[in-house]
Amino acid sequence: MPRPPGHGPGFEQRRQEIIDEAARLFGERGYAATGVSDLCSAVRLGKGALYYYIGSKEKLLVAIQNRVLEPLLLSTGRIAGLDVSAMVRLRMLSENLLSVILSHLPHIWVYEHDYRHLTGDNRTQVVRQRRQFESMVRSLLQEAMEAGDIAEADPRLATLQFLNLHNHTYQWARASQPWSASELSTAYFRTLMLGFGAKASAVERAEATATTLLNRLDAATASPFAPAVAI
Amino acid sequence: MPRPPGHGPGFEQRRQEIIDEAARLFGERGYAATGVSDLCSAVRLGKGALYYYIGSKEKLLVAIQNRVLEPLLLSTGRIAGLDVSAMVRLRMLSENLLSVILSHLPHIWVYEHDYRHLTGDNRTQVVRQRRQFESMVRSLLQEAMEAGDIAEADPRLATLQFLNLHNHTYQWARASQPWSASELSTAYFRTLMLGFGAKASAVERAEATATTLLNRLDAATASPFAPAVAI
DNA sequence: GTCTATAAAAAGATAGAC
DNA sequence: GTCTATCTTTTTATAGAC
Repeated sequence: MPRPPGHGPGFEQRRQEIIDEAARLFGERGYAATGVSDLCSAVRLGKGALYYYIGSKEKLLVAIQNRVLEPLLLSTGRIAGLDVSAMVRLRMLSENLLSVILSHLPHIWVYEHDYRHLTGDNRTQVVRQRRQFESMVRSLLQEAMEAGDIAEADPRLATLQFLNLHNHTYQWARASQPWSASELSTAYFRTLMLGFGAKASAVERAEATATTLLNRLDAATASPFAPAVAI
Repeated sequence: MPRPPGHGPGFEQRRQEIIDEAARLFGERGYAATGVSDLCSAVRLGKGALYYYIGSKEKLLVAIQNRVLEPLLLSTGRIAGLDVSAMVRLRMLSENLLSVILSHLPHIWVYEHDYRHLTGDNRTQVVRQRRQFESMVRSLLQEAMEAGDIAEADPRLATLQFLNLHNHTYQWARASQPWSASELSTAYFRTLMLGFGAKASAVERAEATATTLLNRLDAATASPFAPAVAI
């Protein structure tokens, strides 16, 4: 997201710091209930200086959403395109999604609660990205059904269950938490696949393959997940 | 919730109408972003008249939460105390919860998003009620584990999965919807129980028993669910 | 880049007439 | 019970000095 010229070299970095601090505040008290003055105190800047960085309060909201949605769509798209079974890709997608959620809890909180405060194009675009993500999940579930790995059923309802289980995690997850993204993904994936009629042996095979692939990719520098995990 | 004396006979009814309209508005735009003036136009009252009914904006928020939480806790407690297997009670609890969610979407939206705007005692009490509900779910899951109906596992994580799956439904459910509470419950319950290692035959038996019991109770006038379903 | 001062609108809530 | 007018505070945002 390049900025118009006329800004110093430290501009973009300072701006990102402000966006993250805003996510923290908005996540805690809510977007509408958090004043620009609150943000000023938090980042130790006067109003003039703050507006120099953010433009407006709504642009800040857009920036918070994009900081999470763009990398998530990128990494999810890469996973969906891998040449492995749908089950394995679903397990990888699950862990990647949980990684993003757990590593950016405040942003996700804002994303889940305050996207309705976006107006016009800003809102349209976020809704479109949301749909894009959901349709990747649905396609994979449909593939798994066609492959016979899970039972044939309404793919829409299966998708909603997948999303419910993952996307509600932000409500109770904490920075200091007993479960890692990988552990949660193991549990969620197992519940969903067995619940959808997969054989226990198939679930375990997918789990093993996915874990191997994820470790291999984590080790590589240019990991497809790097943009998502280390935004 | 009896009111201090000095109010006319229509007071309580009008107040409830205002609370429901407030739930609709708060659910749509958010508690903090909805002005008392917005509510005035919606219910066609001046500020003076409105405050005569609501006392304050926060009392309104408390009323919205209680309108859903109190009947939910009541009906859930009754189900938890029934003399049938834990699996059957879980299936009944699931449908009852989904009934409340689907029949009071605006209230649930407010409950999920804005309970953080409650202060002091108001907040403490809502958090306590939330915990109370969760602990009933956890107890039933533990019972099902001890009965050998589902596999032994961390009951906390099982509870969180149960809650994720049900409680995120408000995010996409609409008044005009393809799935009823009963249909959603059938799907969710099946996914969770199979996912937790239950036998397909046991799930189907619990499903049949629970459905029979729910129908029988629906037919009765003094249904344990009446307070929750028809708040 | 950052500040202070200030504008202009809107917030929650109350007073007092009717 | 309901209204209008008003109080007080806070809101987002800008202007202009430094």
